[in-house]
Amino acid sequence: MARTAGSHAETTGPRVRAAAQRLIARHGYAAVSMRQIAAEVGVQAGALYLYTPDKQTLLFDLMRLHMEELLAACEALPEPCDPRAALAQFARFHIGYHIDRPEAVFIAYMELRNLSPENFAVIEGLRRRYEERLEAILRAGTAVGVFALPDLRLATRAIIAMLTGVTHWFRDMGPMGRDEVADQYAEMVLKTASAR
Amino acid sequence: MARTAGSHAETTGPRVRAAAQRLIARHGYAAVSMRQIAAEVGVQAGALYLYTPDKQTLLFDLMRLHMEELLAACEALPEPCDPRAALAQFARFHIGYHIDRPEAVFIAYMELRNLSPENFAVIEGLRRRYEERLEAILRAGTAVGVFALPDLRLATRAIIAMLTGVTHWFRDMGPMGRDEVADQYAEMVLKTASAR
DNA sequence: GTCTATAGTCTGATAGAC
DNA sequence: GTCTATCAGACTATAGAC
Repeated sequence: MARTAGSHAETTGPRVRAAAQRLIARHGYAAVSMRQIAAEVGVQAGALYLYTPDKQTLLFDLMRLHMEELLAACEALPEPCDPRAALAQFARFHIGYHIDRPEAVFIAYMELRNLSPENFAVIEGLRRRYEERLEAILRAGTAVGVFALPDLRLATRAIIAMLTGVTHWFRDMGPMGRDEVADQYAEMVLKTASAR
Repeated sequence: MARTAGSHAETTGPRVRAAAQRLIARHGYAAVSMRQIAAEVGVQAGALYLYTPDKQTLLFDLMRLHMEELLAACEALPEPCDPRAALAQFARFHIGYHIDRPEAVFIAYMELRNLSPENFAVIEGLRRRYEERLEAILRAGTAVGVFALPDLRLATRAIIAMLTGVTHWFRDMGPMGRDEVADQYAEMVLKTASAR
């Protein structure tokens, strides 16, 4: 992409976030300098401050945007009455969404401790809302005896952890396709929750 | 613990690693300075270099030590013939070991990207050996039809991810005891692997 | 074994020219 | 909107006194 002189207000902002996302996912927030981000975008360090008030806000915006989009996509799903169908759908959704956005996901799970307390509270609230979607499915299934889970909160966290782990290895495993991976995780999650 | 003058060769080394572990687990490797570690120990920054050649090696030693101890403890377990018993034992072991060492575990899983390539290869090899213990159990159970898992590698990773997730929340959940948590995870893992 | 002092480099962020 | 130049402070690591 050739660089041209003059104004880039509409394109540079997103390119700054894209570069920050790429670098932070690879090296971590604390290890990435504003100068590195600027170099990746192709501008000088000072120019970044036209698009973010500071480094902390840049990280926060990345995480907030990711969580809001995740939540919106999840809340837009149809809501099957059958708890097993709802759980399988959730698992497939989570796997697919996370496979497609490895960098955003990685940052959202790894950089929580680098958020200021106020920013952390916001992200944690969004995460809690997302987990509540799964917990509701598990609760409904347990109520009708299709699932058997003594502690819903523990089960929710365990299933989310299992599914999110896919981002750690998926890119490395060439032969296996998206759908095949999603199918296998969905099957395992169904077994995990089910009554014997 | 009162400080005394003179030699501390035998105690300061471990205290440096303990301080580094505490700080890195909380704030991340890149965000923690040698000065902070020194302050936590109660010495000047320069003195740290009597106990580690550099910051990178300090991180590497923490991770290597943790993985070697984990592996040794795992390999010292009895080996039940029944795959279900073996899997339940592995799950309980993993939960218990990780609950007791939240800082070391957190670092081992979060700071991989801050290792030099050579150090990364060593840690990755140790992790691979650990995962192989679980994979062998799943393989044995699948061979006799007790478990049903189309892809052993994927299942191994999924189960490890589910179990390791316990460190993210356990400390926050006062009322629930170690054994109760281990029981519930073991039960879920058994269901995850089992043939229907 | 620990200290002080310091080299040399990098950091986040700002000011002002264009 | 981007640049250059710069501030004040932090960083890792080393040298040499004690």
